[in-house]
Amino acid sequence: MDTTTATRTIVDALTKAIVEHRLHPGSKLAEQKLADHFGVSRTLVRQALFQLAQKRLIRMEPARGAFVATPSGEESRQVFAVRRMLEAEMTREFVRSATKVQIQALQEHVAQEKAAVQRGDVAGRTDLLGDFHVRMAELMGNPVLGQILGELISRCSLITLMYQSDNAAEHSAEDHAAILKAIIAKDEKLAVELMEKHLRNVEASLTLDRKIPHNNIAMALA
Amino acid sequence: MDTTTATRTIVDALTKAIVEHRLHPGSKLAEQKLADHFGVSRTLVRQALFQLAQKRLIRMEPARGAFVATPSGEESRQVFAVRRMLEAEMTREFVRSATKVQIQALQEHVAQEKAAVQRGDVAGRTDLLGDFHVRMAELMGNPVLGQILGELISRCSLITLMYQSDNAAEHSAEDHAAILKAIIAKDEKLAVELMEKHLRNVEASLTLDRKIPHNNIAMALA
DNA sequence: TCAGCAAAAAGTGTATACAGTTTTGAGCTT
DNA sequence: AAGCTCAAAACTGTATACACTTTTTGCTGA
Repeated sequence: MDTTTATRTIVDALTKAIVEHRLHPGSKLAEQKLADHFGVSRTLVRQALFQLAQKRLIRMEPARGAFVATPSGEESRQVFAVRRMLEAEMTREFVRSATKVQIQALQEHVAQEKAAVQRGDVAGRTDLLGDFHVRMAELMGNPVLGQILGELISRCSLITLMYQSDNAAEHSAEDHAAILKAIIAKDEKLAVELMEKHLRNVEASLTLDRKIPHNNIAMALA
Repeated sequence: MDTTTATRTIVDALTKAIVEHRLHPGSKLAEQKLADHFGVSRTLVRQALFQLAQKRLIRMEPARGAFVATPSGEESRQVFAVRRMLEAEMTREFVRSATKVQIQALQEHVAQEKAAVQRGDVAGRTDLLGDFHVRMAELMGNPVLGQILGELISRCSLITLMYQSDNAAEHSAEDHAAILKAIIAKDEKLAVELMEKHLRNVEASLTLDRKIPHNNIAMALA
């Protein structure tokens, strides 16, 4: 396993653990413990932690170590604002340029979402709901966009976890279906509107003003 | 100097050197040489290099080391596409929400640009032209947006350096002035249009299809 | 019982050591 | 003179060592 891959494995595992909330906001990430867990030295763990810090999934405090990030309500609103900017325009472009094959790929994705919702598969559902947006970015053949959006969506997973009040997940799947319908109809204006509204809905379903307590216990990497 | 600061110093110095093209695309960045130059061990240099790799200003090849990035024409177009998406919406928001003070700050910035252009200050001008966009993001009180845009603009500096044919810099300063005028007039539609056109102009002034040779010599950190 | 404090334990930050890989370059062959 | 070979040098990737800081723990005195 080459160098880039070894570190990447750790980054991916930790990202997954955070996004799937097996690691809770505020949890300490001790370097030696992670090193033991992954069977490598602290060196590689540190590299991974620095990368996660740059992606804002963790924060590092000088001489105190790394902790799963606890984005503030303010920051959360900013992340959503950027998503709206990016995804509104992305949707516009998509309606203009999408081929049959690309639309079909999205259709399949939405079908998967529906299936996951109906069979009550919470973990799979959460994954898929975020992936809808990343998928769309990828289908546009713009990896630069895809990566930026992917990172924003990871942050949103963390945010959602911290601030969710009611579970608006089925609602999201419906929103996606509606957006797709507008895309198929080549109704640019409507599709953009629906996407913006969808993102506002998701944000509105959060209680970003509440102070959130968090439990620091977490050794959920097994 | 605490840990975060030491590494950050190196990141900033290298970023500056790349953006100001004292380090050319493709140049090798040898860890020991950088370590000697900054008077630290390879450990800190490595941390810095990983961060720069994540910002796409350098690329790291397994067992071969770090090189100043050489973004392809394709990638360059993608970066510009994302900037257009983000900045179009940003401009729209800005027109809606900007206060007198914020507009004044932009006015001062544009005045500085003009001054730099008129006195032929190439380095200062290049800086300021990029900063116009970052400044606008910052004025909106959205650091999340500011950081993402800042990174995209750094990449654009590198891209511009690689692919510029004619020097369209004065033109950019004029574009900025026109955008500002539309903002002052609260003409949302026009401001957005001008911003998009501006970014398309910058992209169009590049010859993204040409293969670019690059000289590998560079020890311009003094 | 509890606050305060000091010693120990644990943890982070940086440098260095070392194994493995790539690059360089001198000498040999044609 | 140009090209090939292989050993030396240089460099990267990972682990480890060590200084310094934070946290924990256990003891003391009120």
